[in-house]
Amino acid sequence: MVPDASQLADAASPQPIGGARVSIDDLRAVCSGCSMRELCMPFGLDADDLAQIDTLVGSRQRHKGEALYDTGETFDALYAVRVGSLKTAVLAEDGREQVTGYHMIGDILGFDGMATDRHVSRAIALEDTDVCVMRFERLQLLAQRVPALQSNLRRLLSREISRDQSVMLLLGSMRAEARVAAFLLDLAERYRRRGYSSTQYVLRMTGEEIGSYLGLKLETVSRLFSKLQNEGIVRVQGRNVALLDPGALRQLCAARE
Amino acid sequence: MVPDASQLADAASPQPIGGARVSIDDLRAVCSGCSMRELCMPFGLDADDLAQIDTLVGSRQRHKGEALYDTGETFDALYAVRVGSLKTAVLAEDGREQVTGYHMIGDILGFDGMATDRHVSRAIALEDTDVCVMRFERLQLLAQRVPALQSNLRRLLSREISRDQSVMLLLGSMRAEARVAAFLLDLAERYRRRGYSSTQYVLRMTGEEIGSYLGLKLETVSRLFSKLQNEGIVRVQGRNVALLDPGALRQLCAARE
DNA sequence: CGACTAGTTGAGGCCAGTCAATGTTGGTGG
DNA sequence: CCACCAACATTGACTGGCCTCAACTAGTCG
Repeated sequence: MVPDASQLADAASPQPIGGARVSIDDLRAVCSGCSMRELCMPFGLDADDLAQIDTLVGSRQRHKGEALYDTGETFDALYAVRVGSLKTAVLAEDGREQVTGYHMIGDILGFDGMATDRHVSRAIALEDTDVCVMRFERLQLLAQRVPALQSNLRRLLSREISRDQSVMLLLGSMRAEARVAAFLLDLAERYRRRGYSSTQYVLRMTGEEIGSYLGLKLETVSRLFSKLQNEGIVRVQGRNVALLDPGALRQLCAARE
Repeated sequence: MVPDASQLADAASPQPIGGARVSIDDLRAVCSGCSMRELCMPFGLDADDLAQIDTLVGSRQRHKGEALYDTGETFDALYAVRVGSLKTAVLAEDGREQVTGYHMIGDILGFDGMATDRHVSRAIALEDTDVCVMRFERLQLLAQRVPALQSNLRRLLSREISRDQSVMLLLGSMRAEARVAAFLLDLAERYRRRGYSSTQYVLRMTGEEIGSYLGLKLETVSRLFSKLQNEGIVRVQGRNVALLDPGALRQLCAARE
């Protein structure tokens, strides 16, 4: 698990960027050997395409609480989560933040900066986190030669849009309890797709962050967790969540709308 | 207003699609002569690029209340609003709809279908509306040869994402009055950018639709319009809105967050 | 151990939802 | 042109869900 520093001389390795810490992981950010590549680049890339992508993928690490990118910063790369998790958030004028997303292993983020070349949101590591860095300029050049990559990029962008629209549906028309239920089920489904348990996982966001994401106050989130626990639908111990009755959660999502 | 059917034989004209009505406008959907092209395709396209785009742009018309596309339908085109306006909405399981966007002249819509090849939202004409139809397959092929078009497409997708994130901020953290104020200012700004008055415009959505968009009930929207009117900040007569004191609206947006 | 952060729970208030009655507008056909 | 109808908007009274404020607990890290 610990790096062999001599490998840093490897000429094929992409440059570490900015002031980020460097480790052996920088040298292993190769999509062709990555177990998560089906998540990042799901469609139609053959081994040859992947080998080309390898040449442009770097790596970066962030400790808990550190920003991967911040509002207003120049957009120059997309990021894929390799280890850990992050939240994204936008800022109101008064500095308060609205959490807009939770990103786990295999998720790609950074798309928000493509329109204006500056990020309009920020991404903060929720735990110690490694990301693959794909310099956008190089990605763009490569995509011109690899149509499957081009098409994947578009799909990822569009997926982001449909995801945002579901959140709008949640924020605009669901009651607090339904929002919490939908949140728990969404996480379950995303863990399931990644091969983890869909009935037992660890929350990485604080109650306040979950509240911000769901348009609720932290006290409300806490109360609803307690309520769901009393009803035997979930078990919450600290940040460990167990979904005891996913069916009941699904009913809550639909109820009373 | 009624077409000269003989011109339908024009070989250069794109095929009308599906059961849409056909008119002379089908033959005039050429970007190179369109006053709105800076909105649709804002960056770096020269006359030659535009001429190529012309070859793939068709046209479609919808009467008030008709769907341009519906949830679940196959995604095969992007649309640019030439005349009129539309709302987009996603559906909850029970059939109720959450309005996710309001689209006016020069806006491009349809991006939500790119991820899965099926639309996850629907687009409904709010008045009699003409749109340019850009078949996605052909757009994609052309984009491979015209990097500026590729780049514009990405920017438009990304812009959609940042737009959705502002809506999430609005829904997640603003009070009802602030939501209404932000809504009115957003429309003002968008009309301004299109060369229309930013202090006087016509609302095309009903109170219920505005409420759905803002996560409020129609009664609440109505009450707040009345309140703003009593305070001398706006004047609302039917669907005609006049912003008498935009500064006060801006203050309301920021207040109490 | 003390300071700090995060979570839990209660009491009370207020904002927005709900229900209901009435007014207004716009389209249609006699 | 006007009568009619349906859709939309307005306003009031009341309710209730979520927020606010606050006190307390548990866990963490120097």
